[in-house]
Amino acid sequence: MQTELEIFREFIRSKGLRQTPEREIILAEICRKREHFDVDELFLRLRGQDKKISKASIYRTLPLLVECGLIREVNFVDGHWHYEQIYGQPHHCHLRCLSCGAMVEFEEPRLAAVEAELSRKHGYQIIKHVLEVQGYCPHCHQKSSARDEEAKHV
Amino acid sequence: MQTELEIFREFIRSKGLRQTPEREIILAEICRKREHFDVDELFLRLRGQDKKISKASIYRTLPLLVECGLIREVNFVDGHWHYEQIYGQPHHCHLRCLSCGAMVEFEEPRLAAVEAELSRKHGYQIIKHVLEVQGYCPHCHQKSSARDEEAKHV
DNA sequence: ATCATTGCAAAAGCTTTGCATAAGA
DNA sequence: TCTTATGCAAAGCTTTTGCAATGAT
Repeated sequence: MQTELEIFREFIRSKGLRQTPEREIILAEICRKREHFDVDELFLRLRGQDKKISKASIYRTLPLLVECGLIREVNFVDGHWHYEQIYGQPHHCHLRCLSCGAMVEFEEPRLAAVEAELSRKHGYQIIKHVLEVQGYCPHCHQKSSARDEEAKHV
Repeated sequence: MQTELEIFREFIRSKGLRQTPEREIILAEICRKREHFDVDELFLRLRGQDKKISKASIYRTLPLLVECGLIREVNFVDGHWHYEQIYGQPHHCHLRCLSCGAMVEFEEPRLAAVEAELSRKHGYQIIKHVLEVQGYCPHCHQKSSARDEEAKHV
């Protein structure tokens, strides 16, 4: 299997773009910690390593990484996009805590059937799906139950 | 079944807020055309009827309508949120064309099972899910195929 | 009479963009 | 050498907010 860097270089070349240290440092940082991230976090992580890469470059690079399938937009929460590295990972969905933002990843094979049916029924060429289940994680749920209990006795 | 207006008034009263014409005009317009909308569209629709309601009031009212379950955020596309009226409608998911934005609504009963499993497995209190399948509608798919075909012969 | 709500304009926050400089190819 | 990419700062957009005036209770 090709490495992310190989994929990215091939993509950059194929589009007639240029291989730059900034682009590769951004990709390397995303791959180093295979976690969800947003632009600001990524910027601060790079800056913390004395890699002075501007936010403008990050904003210009992320769409390239999305286009070549190395990362994807996960969701738009708190006024900005969150991304995740996806290359080499099985496709997964998210379970998000509406209170603390904790995310559980899970696979859901039944969605392949859903896609196939939609394609047949509506004539769409299906590209992908995004499923996010939302609720309260055990920790936050407990906290809010405790709060409710307290409210009763006021 | 209660009307949307009744639900809203009850909600407003229960929170100690005030029943204002602006809030009710916004709700009425959303219910009049039971379609997807965004803030700007709604603002222009109201303005077209000589109902001069400020965007600030719209931005302040929508979260109330979400909170009392009359509307919901559908997705964040083109830099802003899209909403839809949901009260009295069966829960549904969306199939969106990545090119023209066309939306097909569909019901997917299998997701109830997915929610139940997640709740059991991870201890989350599940509130809701958002599933969006993305692809190209027959019309846009055809156009892009034609374009590709053309490119071959250049 | 209170105090929440409105409209306006300003501010805030994320993202994009123009431009001069730097640097791949 | 030619052209793309970078960094900075400014601009663009959507959304939020402060404030004086208005209006609901």
